[in-house]
Amino acid sequence: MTSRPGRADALRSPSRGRRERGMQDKQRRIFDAATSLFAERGYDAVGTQEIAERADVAAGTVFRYASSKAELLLMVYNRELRDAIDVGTRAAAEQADPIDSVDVLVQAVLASSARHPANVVAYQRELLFGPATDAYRTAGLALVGELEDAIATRLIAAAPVGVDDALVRREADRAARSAFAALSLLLAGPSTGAHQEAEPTEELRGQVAQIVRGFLATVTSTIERA
Amino acid sequence: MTSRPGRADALRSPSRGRRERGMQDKQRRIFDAATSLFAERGYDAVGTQEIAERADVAAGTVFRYASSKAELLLMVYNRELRDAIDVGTRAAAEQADPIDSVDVLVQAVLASSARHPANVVAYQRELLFGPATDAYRTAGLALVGELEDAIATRLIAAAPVGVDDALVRREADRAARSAFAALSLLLAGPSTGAHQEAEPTEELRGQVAQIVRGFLATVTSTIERA
DNA sequence: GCCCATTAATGAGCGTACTCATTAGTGAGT
DNA sequence: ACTCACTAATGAGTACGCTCATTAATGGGC
Repeated sequence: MTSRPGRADALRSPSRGRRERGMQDKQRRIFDAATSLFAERGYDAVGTQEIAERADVAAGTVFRYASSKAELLLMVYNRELRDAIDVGTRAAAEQADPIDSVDVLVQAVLASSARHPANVVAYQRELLFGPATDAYRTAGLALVGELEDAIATRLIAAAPVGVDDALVRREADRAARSAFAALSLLLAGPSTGAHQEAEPTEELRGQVAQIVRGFLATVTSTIERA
Repeated sequence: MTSRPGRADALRSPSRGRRERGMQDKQRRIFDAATSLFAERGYDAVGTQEIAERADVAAGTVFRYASSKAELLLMVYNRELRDAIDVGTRAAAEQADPIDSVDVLVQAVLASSARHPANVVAYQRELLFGPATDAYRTAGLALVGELEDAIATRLIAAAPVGVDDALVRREADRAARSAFAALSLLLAGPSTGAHQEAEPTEELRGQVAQIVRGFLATVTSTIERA
C-alpha cells in the first residue's frame, strides 16, 4: 500500500518496449478476430473459445482484454456507432430545418444497423443493460451522450431568441433523450406490440418530427408567459 | 401427420381430470416459487435449481412450464405490468389535460419499479430483447401494446375536431410509441449518458409533456393546410 | 550477465442454464 | 381389470462463459 520508490514505479517509465507492444498486438488481434467472427456468423453463434483461437491466444487471455463476451461486442460496435455519429453530425449541420437536421442525425445511426441487424440488436441490449462497471460499455454510453449532445445542439440552434438559455438547454436535452429513446426501441427490432414497422425510417422520422415540434412548442410557450 | 380418430383425440375430452389438475398445480407452484425467490433475493442471484426445489419439481420440469429463466421473470412481472396499466388507465381517465392524462398513465408503470428495481430492469431487458418465440414475452408485448393503445386513446380524445381521423390515429400511435420508449429507457436505469436523473418522475413528465405537445402541434398544423 | 519483483498469459476447472434419453403415470378402449 | 398409446416428469449430461492458481516473460537494478 505505502508507495516506496522501487521497481514497480520503474515499470511506468516511458518506454516499456516489447511488453507493451506485445499487448497492443494481442489487443488488435482479439479485436480483429471478434470483428470478423461476429460479422461472419453473428454474435450468438460465436464462442469466446473461437475468438481466442483466431486471435491466437489462450481462452482465458481474451478476458484480460474484455471482461466479458458482451464487452467484445461493445468494443467492436462502438466503432460503428462512432462513425455513424460523425457522419450524422456532419450531415445534420447542412440541414436548415430542425426536423430534417435531427432526422438525418438519427437516421445515420439507424442506417448503421443495416449490415448486421442481429448484432446491432445485441449491441443495443448490452449498451442499455450491461453491467455498470464495464469499460467498453462506459465508452459506448459516452458515445450516446455525444449523440444526444449533437441532437440538443441542433435543437438549440432552432430555438427562438429571447428564451431563457437554461430552459432551452434543459428542454433540448430532454428532447434529445426522447429522440434517442425512440431510436433505441426501433433498433431493438420487433419490440413494441405487433407493429414491426415495415418502414422504420418513416416511423423514426415521424417520431422525430413530433418530438422536435414538442420541443419548439414547449420553449415557445414560455415566451408568451414571460 | 394424418389425423385418424384414435386414442390421442380422446385425450382432448372435456374432463382430463387428475392429469390436468396436476399440471395446473405445478404451474402455480413454479409461479409462486419464482415470484417469492425473485422478490427475496433478486433475479440474478436466484438459480433455476432453487426454483425447482421450492416448487418441489425436478430441475428439468421447470423448463416444461417456461422455456427459459428469463421467461419465468416475464411470467412473474407481466402480472405487475398488467396491474400498473389497469391502475394507470383508470387514473388517466380522470385527467382532463392530455399531458396530465398520459403522465399519470406512464407514471403508474414507472412506479411499479419501486419495489424491486433490479428485477424490473431485467424484465425490461427480456421484454425488449428476448427471443421472438417465447410465450410470456409475447404476452408482455401484448401488454405494451395495450399501454400504447391507452396512451393513444387519451391523445385522440384531446385532438381538435375536424382533423382526418386516420391521421390523428397514426400520429397518436406514434406519440404513444415515443412515450413508451421514453419510459423504457428511464426504467432501464443508468442508461443514457452520465445523467442518472435524480428525479426520474420529473424527467418522464417533461418528456411526456414535449411528446404530447408535439402530437398536438402535428395534428393541428394539418388543419391550417386543409 | 544474473537476479527477482512484477505482471502477462495460460488452460484446466467451475457454475449454471438448458437438453434429452429414459422412466413413470394416466386414462380411453375393451 | 387389463392393455397400451401417449405424454408428463425426471435428473444426469452438455455447452459455454468465465475464473484463478500456476507458469512464463519482461526488464530495471546491480
